[in-house]
Amino acid sequence: MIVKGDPSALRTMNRTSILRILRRVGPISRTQLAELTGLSPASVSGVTAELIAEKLLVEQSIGEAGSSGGRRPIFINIDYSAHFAIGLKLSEHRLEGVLTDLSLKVLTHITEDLTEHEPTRVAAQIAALCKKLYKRAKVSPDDLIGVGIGLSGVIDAVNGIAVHAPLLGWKQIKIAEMVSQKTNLPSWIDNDVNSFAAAERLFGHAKHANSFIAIAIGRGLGAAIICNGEIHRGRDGGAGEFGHNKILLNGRTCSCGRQGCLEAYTTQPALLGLFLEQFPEHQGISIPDLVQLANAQHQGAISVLETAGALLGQHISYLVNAFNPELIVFGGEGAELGDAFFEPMRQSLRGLAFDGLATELPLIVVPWANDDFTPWAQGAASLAVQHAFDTGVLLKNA
Amino acid sequence: MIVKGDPSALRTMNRTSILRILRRVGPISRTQLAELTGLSPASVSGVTAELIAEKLLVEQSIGEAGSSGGRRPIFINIDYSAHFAIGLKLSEHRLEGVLTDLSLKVLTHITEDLTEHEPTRVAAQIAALCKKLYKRAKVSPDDLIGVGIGLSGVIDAVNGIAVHAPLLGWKQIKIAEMVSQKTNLPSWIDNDVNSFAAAERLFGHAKHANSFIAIAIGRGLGAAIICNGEIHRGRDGGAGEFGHNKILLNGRTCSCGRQGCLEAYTTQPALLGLFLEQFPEHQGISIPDLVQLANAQHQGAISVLETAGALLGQHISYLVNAFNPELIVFGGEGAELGDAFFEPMRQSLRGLAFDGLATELPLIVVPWANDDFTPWAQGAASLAVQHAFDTGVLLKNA
DNA sequence: CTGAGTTAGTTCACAATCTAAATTAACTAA
DNA sequence: TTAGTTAATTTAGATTGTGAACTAACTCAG
Repeated sequence: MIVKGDPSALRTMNRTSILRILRRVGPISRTQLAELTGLSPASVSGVTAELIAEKLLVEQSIGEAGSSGGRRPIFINIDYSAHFAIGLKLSEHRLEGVLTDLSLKVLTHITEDLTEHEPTRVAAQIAALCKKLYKRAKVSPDDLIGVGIGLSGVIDAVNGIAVHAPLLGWKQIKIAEMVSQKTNLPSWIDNDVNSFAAAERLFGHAKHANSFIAIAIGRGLGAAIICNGEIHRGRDGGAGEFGHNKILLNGRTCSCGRQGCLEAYTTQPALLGLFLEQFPEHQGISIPDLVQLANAQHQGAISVLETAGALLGQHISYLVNAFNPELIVFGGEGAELGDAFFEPMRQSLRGLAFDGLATELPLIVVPWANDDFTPWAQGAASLAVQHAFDTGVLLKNA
Repeated sequence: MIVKGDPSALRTMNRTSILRILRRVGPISRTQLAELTGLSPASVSGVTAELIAEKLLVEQSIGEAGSSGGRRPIFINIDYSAHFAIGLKLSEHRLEGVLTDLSLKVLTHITEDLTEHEPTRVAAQIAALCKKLYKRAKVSPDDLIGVGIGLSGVIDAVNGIAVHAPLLGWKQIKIAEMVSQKTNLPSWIDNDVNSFAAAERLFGHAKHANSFIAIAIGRGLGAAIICNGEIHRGRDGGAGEFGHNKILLNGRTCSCGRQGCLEAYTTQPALLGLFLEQFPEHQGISIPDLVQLANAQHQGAISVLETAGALLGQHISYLVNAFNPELIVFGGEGAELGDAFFEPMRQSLRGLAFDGLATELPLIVVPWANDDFTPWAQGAASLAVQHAFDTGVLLKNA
């Protein structure tokens, strides 16, 4: 909610408005932009001239003519390849980095071991990795718009603080600032789910949605709730934690330490555990194995996946009743659970949700390879890209 | 999300910004306003002069001096008593109307029977009631900012359409437009929960909250989800329908026709039904009777209220995990269920919600007399008042 | 009771931005 | 080649916000 305004605030609003439209409906002419934004052609000319000078936009003289009997329009598009972003996924023992252009296309990626967790050391390693990335991609640091960092835990994204990241043993670490200083680039951090949601919002399945839910199923289970184009974080940044809905008073122990959380019944480790309780002879089974068993009609495997899928569907139906989103996107390693899991989930959700709230609701599972951290890093890059599109400003030299 | 802007859009933003601050932090000086809004003193002078001319603000020469050694500030306040709003609660057989000032103080109220449901007749009766209200209150129609109408059902508040109001047998009725024409006043409609939420947001317990949940317990059970100061309506206007979370596949029949909805276990008719199933000898019991029995240690009554309260608490914990609101306000006739119901609800909620999300969460039950429709009508009035404060514009002569 | 010091609020010249209308540009087709 | 059409820019005018100077109103010390 913008509250204050001097005339330049108007410019910012109109810049972002034009960027948003271009991002959504591809290359269009200035005249069309004027119609879609409600601005006058004169203003559109002014704003686009500015953005072209900043290399955020380009003219595309694609002669795919409008032979309508008048001057041909000059198509304007976002210049996705004039600037670049770095995205990093921090996990317990690994540091995955990607360099992308503004369309989030991955140009380079590098994976390193993360051997130390001491914040300044990590920041230093990150800075070094950033340098490697742009050297290898032959990109000038001047053309980098910033660094996005994704990590699990409680994150204060607004202030760039890792409030509580148990896998790294971090509490109240101002990691964004530290990285900014070492890299001389603006930096943003957020948790996995929100990074994933940011990428889906910019160029993914939620590109045209104003309000949607992104659900990440991996080690944990969490949601990002996007309300009017903005992530709703809640009072303590705790919004979206439906994975910790308590479904049984003295149920299975969850990663959070409590008992009976939904997460303890629906994530991959949970599924393996539940299956092994019934079929201890399959000790050492992996998720792909389990899925394969189910596909081979192993009733035990089918039942485990079905039960968990239906349970997840039930709780998503509660989310749907509460939010009535335009769509739901699923991501994370859990995507590899496939239809044996997601079909029961869909059926349960559609059967339980109120009235028509779920009948037309798109439920999209984004493909994800097991143990592939690249999409997470790409999501992290979108934190930086998102900032550029949402503010219309490139913060060169943090 | 404001997307377009000519310079006058700036003015609008700054007007609403000033109005919002004044509504929240009472009478303050122009200088303080400048600090709080971030505007220059010059601009504040300009905007306030405009708003004073429109009688939305007044100077209050309350000499409660700032003897700080300089010129005394002139306090500015919203002129709550220069304009008035009408609020109407439409129920099956009753039409309750109130006339309030901008602080939602009820100056006059009139109740009438509603004998016909044909939309034009209803609109005519509404128009007549409006006239009675402002005549009796000795208010000039020129000083009325509009009419708010609250009714149960699926409402398209943006376009003023009663999409589906089963109690009145309405489908796709453009009631706001009809009332506007007959009364020559701008009109707004919304459902009960959203009207209640609007009132709480403006001057109630949620006055200082940006994101909160309002829950109305009456005949039905519904929530309004306020995200960043705005009601989140969802794709089909179905957001907040957590009362229809399905808790049992073949459970009790709900007013919506489905089975096993939460609403069928937690609203007043449901509680009476559940109690009578166990104690048929109490045929004809009312809610106050039931509460009294519980207070007199009748174990059956206690158990019914406790069970329902705990169940509601469980589902509110799901809402809390998903939204992490700043507070929750409860309203509606259900408020009379008292602590026998709300204490188990609170305990259940606090016990089940994730981590600290509910420990510090204010849970406020707004007092409500059984069968008192005045608060609903007052809430409806807030739909009109809300518009004035949110846009900073009074639409005289619809 | 007077004048220095202080705080509140207004005035005014200037800059940023938008719009409408006129103008230029580029194209089609008779 | 010229009239007609659509796209984009230029220009003049209007609105708004800001900073700096100014006026207003008050306190208090001497």
